[in-house]
Amino acid sequence: MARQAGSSPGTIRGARTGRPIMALLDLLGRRWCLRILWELRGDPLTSRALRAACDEVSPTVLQTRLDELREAGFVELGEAGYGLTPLGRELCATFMPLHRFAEKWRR
Amino acid sequence: MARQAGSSPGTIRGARTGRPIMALLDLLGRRWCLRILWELRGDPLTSRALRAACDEVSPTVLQTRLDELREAGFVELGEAGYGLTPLGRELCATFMPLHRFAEKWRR
DNA sequence: CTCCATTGCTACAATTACAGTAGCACTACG
DNA sequence: CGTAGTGCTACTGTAATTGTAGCAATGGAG
Repeated sequence: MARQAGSSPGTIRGARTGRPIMALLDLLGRRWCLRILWELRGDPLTSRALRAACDEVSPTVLQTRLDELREAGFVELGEAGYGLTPLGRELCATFMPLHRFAEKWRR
Repeated sequence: MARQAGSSPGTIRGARTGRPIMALLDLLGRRWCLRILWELRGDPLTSRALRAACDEVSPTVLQTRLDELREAGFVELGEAGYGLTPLGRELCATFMPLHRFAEKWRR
């Protein structure tokens, strides 16, 4: 395991404005991105386990998101598989209140 | 101003799992959704002002997202334009720490 | 009333992202 | 060697997003 990190896949839309929050909202607003971060909140997962956790996402998008998240410094690939970096863990902690909110929401 | 609310635009992907957090992550993970909520964090905006704030999004997607967010109960259309419901305001408060995080991140 | 500006919203064609399947290259192990 | 597991990519069809133009309704001058 543990290959090299991928190179820039796509341009972040809000990046040109110079406001980091816009770039972050754009990155997090891509499909399966939040879900991937959510599933990685615990122990590291292999790419296939991660794919299974994400309801069998297409590996195409999974790899794209993982490349983006790795480039952003939120995710890293270690011996045990994909896991959150300290920065990514800090970001993920931001979304934890979302769990309680979702239960309250219920739609 | 103040028309009727739109009817169900699209199916929430994670909804079938029965776990609200998945449905929420799916909804929030749609393009421009987080940004729209972010721009509405203050006073209500007209649809055109909101579009301008969102870097001139296509009105097609803007309307689609607004319909979804209204159906989810996060956004409402009043006399002053689009604004957050109490529930939406609570959700938006969850993302506020993201601002500080983004500044720290900076990529 | 007529003209004009603004609102929320929609139609349509072009483009892009995503979904789904299959499979490759590499590594480890028996 | 054969098998199984990993990360990752190619390919084609489908769905979503983009960008432009414009509509119907409302309200305020003139």
